[in-house]
Amino acid sequence: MVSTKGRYALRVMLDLAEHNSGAFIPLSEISRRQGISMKYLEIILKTLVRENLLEGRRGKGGGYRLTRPAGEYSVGEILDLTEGTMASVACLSDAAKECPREKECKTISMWKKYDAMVHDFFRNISIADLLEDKI
Amino acid sequence: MVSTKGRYALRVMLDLAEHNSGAFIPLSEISRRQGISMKYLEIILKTLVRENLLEGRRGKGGGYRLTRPAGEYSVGEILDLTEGTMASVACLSDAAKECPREKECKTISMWKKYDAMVHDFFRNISIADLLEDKI
DNA sequence: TAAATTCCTATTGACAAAATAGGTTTTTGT
DNA sequence: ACAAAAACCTATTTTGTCAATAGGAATTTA
Repeated sequence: MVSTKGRYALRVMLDLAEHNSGAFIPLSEISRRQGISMKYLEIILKTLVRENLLEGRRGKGGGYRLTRPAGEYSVGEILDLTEGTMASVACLSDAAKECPREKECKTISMWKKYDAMVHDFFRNISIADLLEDKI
Repeated sequence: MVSTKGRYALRVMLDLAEHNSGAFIPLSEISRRQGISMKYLEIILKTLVRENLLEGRRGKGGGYRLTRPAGEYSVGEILDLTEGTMASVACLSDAAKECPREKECKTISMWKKYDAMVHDFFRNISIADLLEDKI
C-alpha cells in the first residue's frame, strides 16, 4: 500500500505544477491548500529537494519550485524516492538477503512480473498527465 | 508490499496442491516442508478454512486438503483473503471514509486504474499455473 | 483411552509510519 | 542594520500493524 509520504509528495508536485509561474511558492501556501501540516511536508520536501526534483530557496520571498517541466516528472520516480522501496515483496527489495528457497520457489517469477508491471505503470505517467486528467 | 501472511498462504496452497492425493495432510508436514512455524501457519490456515478454500479435519489422521482442483484457485482470492485489503491506497480501502477532496483530486483515477490492473493480474493466475511454472 | 490433530483466545515483541517539536540559518525588504 | 519570512536540521513522540509465540480446549481415530 502506498503510504502518505508518497501520496503527499504527489500532491505537492501537482500543487506546484498547477501554480507554476517560475516564482518560489512558500510551504505555508502548499500546506494551506493541501490541508497537510507544514512540519510533515518539510520532511517530504527535503527528499525532493535533495534529489533535485525541486529547488528550495530560503529567506523572505523564498519557497519551492519545480526544476523541470511537469511533463518530465514521472509518478514512478517520485514514488520511488519518497517510499524508499516500491518492491512488491520482501525477497525483491534491495535489502533482501539471498533466499535459500529461490531455486524451488514457485512464486518468484510471478512477483518479478508483478514488480515490472507496477514500475512500468507508474513510469509511464507524468505529473502533467495527472494535471490534465489524461489518466 | 505483500506481507508474509499472503506469501505464506500461497506457499501453503502450493504445497497442498503439490501433495494432493485426496488425503488430509497434517500441518506439521507443511510446516516442516515450508520452514514456517506451525503456530503462525495456524493463523493463516484458519482464514482459508473459514472461507472454504481448504477443508480441515481434526483428530488423528486429520489435517488439511484442498476443496477444489488447483486450477480453480486464483492467486487473487488467496491474497485478498489473507492480506485483508489489497487496496493500493487508503482512500480506496473498504474502511475509507469519504474523502473531502475527491472532487478536486487529480490522482484518484490513477489509483483506481492501478487497483484494477493489480486485481486483474492476480485474478488471472491460478495455483495450477504456478505449480506448472506457467507464469 | 491415549495419541494426534485442528481449533481458539490472548499476548508479546519489534519495527515502521505518521506526525510533532523546537530550534538554526539564510535571505530580503524597509 | 534589523526584523520578518522562509527553508533547513535533528530529535522525539505517538500510534498502529506485522510477525510470531504461548497455552490450552475440542475433536477424532486407532
